[in-house]
Amino acid sequence: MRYHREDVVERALGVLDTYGLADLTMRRLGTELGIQPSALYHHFATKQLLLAAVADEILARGPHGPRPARWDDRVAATCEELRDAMLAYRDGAEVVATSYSFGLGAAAPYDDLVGALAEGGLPADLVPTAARTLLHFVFGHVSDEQTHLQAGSAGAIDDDPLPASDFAAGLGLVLDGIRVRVADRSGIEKRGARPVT
Amino acid sequence: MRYHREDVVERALGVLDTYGLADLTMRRLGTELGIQPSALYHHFATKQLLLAAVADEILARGPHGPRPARWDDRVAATCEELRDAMLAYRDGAEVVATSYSFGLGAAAPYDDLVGALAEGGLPADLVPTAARTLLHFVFGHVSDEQTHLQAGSAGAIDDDPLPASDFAAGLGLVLDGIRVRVADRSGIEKRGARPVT
DNA sequence: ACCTGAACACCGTTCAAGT
DNA sequence: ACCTGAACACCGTTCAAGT
Repeated sequence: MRYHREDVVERALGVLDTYGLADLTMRRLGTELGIQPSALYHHFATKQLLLAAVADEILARGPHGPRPARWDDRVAATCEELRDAMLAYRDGAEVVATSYSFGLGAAAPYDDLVGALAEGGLPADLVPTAARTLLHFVFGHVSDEQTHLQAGSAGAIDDDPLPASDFAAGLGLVLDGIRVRVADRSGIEKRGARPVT
Repeated sequence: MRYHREDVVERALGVLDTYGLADLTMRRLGTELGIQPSALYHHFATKQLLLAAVADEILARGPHGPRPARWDDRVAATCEELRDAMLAYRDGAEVVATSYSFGLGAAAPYDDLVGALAEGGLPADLVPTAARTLLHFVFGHVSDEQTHLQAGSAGAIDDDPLPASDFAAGLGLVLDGIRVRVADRSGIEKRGARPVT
């Protein structure tokens, strides 16, 4: 059999979801496809680039609802869709976060956030900082969730419904910190806030 | 030569800082100490536990200034000291963040944050969420910083003074989100804030 | 208590060669 | 364009045995 780039990514996604990131090796993937591991290097120059393609595919397959009108609803929607996309695959958060940290992925969510924050009226010099802070929160939170999820799934019985996922609560925290800095007519006033340092 | 646990950690810290996390292997560390890699398993049951001990040591060697009186200054101080501790060793953020994600490290900063936030009057159900959100921010931010730092250090000339480290700005964002939820007499009032979702 | 020596079961990547 | 076969230079971990 002869494969294309997308076949390899598809199968990699299957191995990831079934066996986890630790077992997603070039050799294992080669075996799964019935080809030599060296053949994979025809499609991807390095494993890191293969994983970046897998991360992109995870994001592409995630939900993409309509963009809400309010800037802060749009920020929340982007973060929630990013979370849902990563939760759909085992170790999805780690794959996407790693790809992002190498500057190879998650450009779309970042750009979405930057756009929404700028439109919201956040001071321009804070926009990239706020966007990255949101991404750090989402990656960190969902990685934790996924780690504890699989740790829990070993112990059979407790299908614990998650500590009522405090994702929304944490996101609300960061979002309110951003709202404090936005001069809008809809609500929060900045009064006694004093900068750290 | 015969070594103790702490000698191994000390040398591991040296290898980490000089060659980076990717080169901190059990075999490499054994060679560096002049012993067989298998001898390391007398001191640590797994590599993961060795790295947890390294993470603990990185945190223990970090700065520990006096605890400020105000709860929010204490939160900021904990985050800044955590950052400084991790920046002091190459790949320090990744080592500490990984150890934390396995539930093996960073308990002290977490407890500090929980203490300060509770004293500040943050609603009890938000305290763990806020503490974890702060840690996610710090780990994510400093990991980014360190990655781009070593990426930059390859290109010799530009000792770029960092994009004026927006750590304080990001921390201020999250902290203000927390302040919004604290009923204190010193400043911010919650008015139009509406929860996400 | 701390270490050796040898083995087991793996890795990512390169490269000449095949179709 | 896509793949084979073989090699290179590694991994973490186990275990019987030594001092």
